[in-house]
Amino acid sequence: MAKAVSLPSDLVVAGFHALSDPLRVSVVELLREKELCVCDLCDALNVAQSKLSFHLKALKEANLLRSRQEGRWIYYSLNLPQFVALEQYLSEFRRYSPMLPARPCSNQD
Amino acid sequence: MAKAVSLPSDLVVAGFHALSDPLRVSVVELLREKELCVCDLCDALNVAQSKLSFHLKALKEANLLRSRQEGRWIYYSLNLPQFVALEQYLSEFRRYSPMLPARPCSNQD
DNA sequence: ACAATCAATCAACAAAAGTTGATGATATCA
DNA sequence: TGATATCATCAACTTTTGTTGATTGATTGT
Repeated sequence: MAKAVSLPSDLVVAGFHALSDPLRVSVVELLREKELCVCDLCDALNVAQSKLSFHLKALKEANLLRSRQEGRWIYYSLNLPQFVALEQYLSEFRRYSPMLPARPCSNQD
Repeated sequence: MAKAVSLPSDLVVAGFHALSDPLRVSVVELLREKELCVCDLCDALNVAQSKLSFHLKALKEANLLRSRQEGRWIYYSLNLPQFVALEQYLSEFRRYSPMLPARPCSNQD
């Protein structure tokens, strides 16, 4: 039989790391609405371009962001399948673990 | 109208941070099966007790672990609701973002 | 009370991550 | 071609995180 516990890939760990910084989380929150170029993000977050570049790299290496070039702008957007991958990794804890999480029971009086 | 984007709580960011280290991930993988005391974890992971204590603290402060004392042992176990909280934070990216993740289409020829 | 076990904490150190300002690369426009 | 704008990269530095070995506190058994 197959092993029950799926070890997380490096990408999953890198994804959690990428989401462990408030500024990077702010970036993905902004990108939820629409894709943005680096200078848009700089303005919105009021941080230096070099600093942002550093954090965008972390997010991109974790496969959470995509980028495309248009003229001299580089637009960043969410790579949703990787968010789903992280979500699914977490969901397995619910599936196989003995304890169930507290659930709001709509049948309760 | 309510704001569409829910900013993650500090606990969520702390949770991602806690899961951003391979050793800490190994700990939660082990605890999926059953609760374990520190010395069990030390043996299983072959790391110094002091080192493990450091990482257990990070996981516990992120509310991902619970602990209870029994005699001179301290048993750690998963706090599943917090895993669910992280999962739900990630799931909102799917809900509100314009792009949908690639899905296997069963209607396709 | 004493010795032994388990685990948290501490201080000193090592390693990794983040910041800053400058430079370099590429694309656009005049 | 030359000037400008956007963004990545780099080196030097600061801050945070992780490691190690020792100590401390608490619990158990003798």
